[in-house]
Amino acid sequence: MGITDRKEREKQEMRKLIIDAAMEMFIEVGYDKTSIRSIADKIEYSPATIYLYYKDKDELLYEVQGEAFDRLHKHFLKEVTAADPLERLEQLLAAYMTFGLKHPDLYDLMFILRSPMKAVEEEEAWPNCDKEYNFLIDIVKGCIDKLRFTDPMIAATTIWSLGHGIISLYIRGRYKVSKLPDEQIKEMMWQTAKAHIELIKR
Amino acid sequence: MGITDRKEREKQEMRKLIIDAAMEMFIEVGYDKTSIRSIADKIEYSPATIYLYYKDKDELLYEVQGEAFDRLHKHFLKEVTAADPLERLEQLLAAYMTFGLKHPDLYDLMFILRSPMKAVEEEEAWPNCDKEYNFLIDIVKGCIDKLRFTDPMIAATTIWSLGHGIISLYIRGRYKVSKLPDEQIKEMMWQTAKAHIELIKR
DNA sequence: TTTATTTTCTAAACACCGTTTAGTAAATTT
DNA sequence: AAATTTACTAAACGGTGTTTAGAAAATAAA
Repeated sequence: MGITDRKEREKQEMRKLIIDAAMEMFIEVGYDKTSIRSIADKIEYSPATIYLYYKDKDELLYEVQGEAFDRLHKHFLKEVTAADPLERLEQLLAAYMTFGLKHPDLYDLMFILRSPMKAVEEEEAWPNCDKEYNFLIDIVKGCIDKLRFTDPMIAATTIWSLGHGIISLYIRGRYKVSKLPDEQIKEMMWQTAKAHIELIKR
Repeated sequence: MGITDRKEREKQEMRKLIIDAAMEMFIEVGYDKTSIRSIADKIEYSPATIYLYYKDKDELLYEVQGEAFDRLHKHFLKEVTAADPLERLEQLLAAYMTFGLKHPDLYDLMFILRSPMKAVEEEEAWPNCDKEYNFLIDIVKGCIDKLRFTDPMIAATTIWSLGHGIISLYIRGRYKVSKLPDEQIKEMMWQTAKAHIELIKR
């Protein structure tokens, strides 16, 4: 049945059209200004049409999150180039942080916002992030003998949590409490990350 | 002028009435269900009245955040009891985490949500958090010679960032990527915190 | 080719939200 | 007792996510 195939293809193309528009708006005008209505406007369809392809906004955002993770992964592949696992770990943390600083709205969607996670609220998994999580775990395993940890999972969790803590506190303006000017705050963040890396080396 | 005094007093009482209602709703039904309209309902005034006492929702939330920080401070004073600064640091991190796990919606307001920070967006300060930040800094300074850091500020930033990273990744469901059941995730979080404390000791 | 059926789309409405405006009622001053 | 200031709210504005009922287009059947 050729027609059924084409219809299925067209359906997928429409879904792609929607999330691409959403992604573009996310980067250009930010999360707050990205509404179902504004996405519909951009692709020149009515808001109701979007609901023929996505059950609700959460589901749509989950798919956009997936795209954002693809971008993060490309960023990792570009930035994490060393052969030595310990060096790779340093590069990974740095790449994680630069991504967050460069695309705060995508970072929000990936690691802070509640909405996109409602799609996996029932499950004990989160496939969107699998690749990047394994990327981290593999690197840590590769140099676990050079780290002051016995369990790779704990080691990975400290690094991720610290990186996320630094970026999210900055993005949400909480380092203001230090009363430092923005540029000194950024410097402190990098020093903190560096200090942690030095700390975990055996 | 006695009447002016009473009027001023009544104005402050009304402001208190509003933020107390907001705080209660925050804890009982969560942020999402706490609207200006629902707060107005609770205190049996019209929504418009709230705008006679607060310029907008952000300003109101900033005040509720202040109350939340008072609660955090009381929690600290109750939990951080040791005399030894290093022990105090451990207790502080643990207290920070237990507060976040016990009151995720207040934690949101204090450390994650954008809205309340709009009140201090222009400034390079954040008075609501001053007391708790100094609490941390003072403890770190008290044991800096026993830590593998030279700068107390960097030491403090690692601890805060790690604690925040752990709690916020958990609250927003991101540790799901590990595919562990909830109870094992919690165990991992505590082990991660403990590992970090061991790591920073000289 | 014409009719019937299925699929695709949207206008309009619903129920919420934060916020403003215009006007009423109460308290205070003259 | 009248004039003025203060405290309050009903109603509206423009926004949100989402649903419904019906039109238009594409496909299948006659």
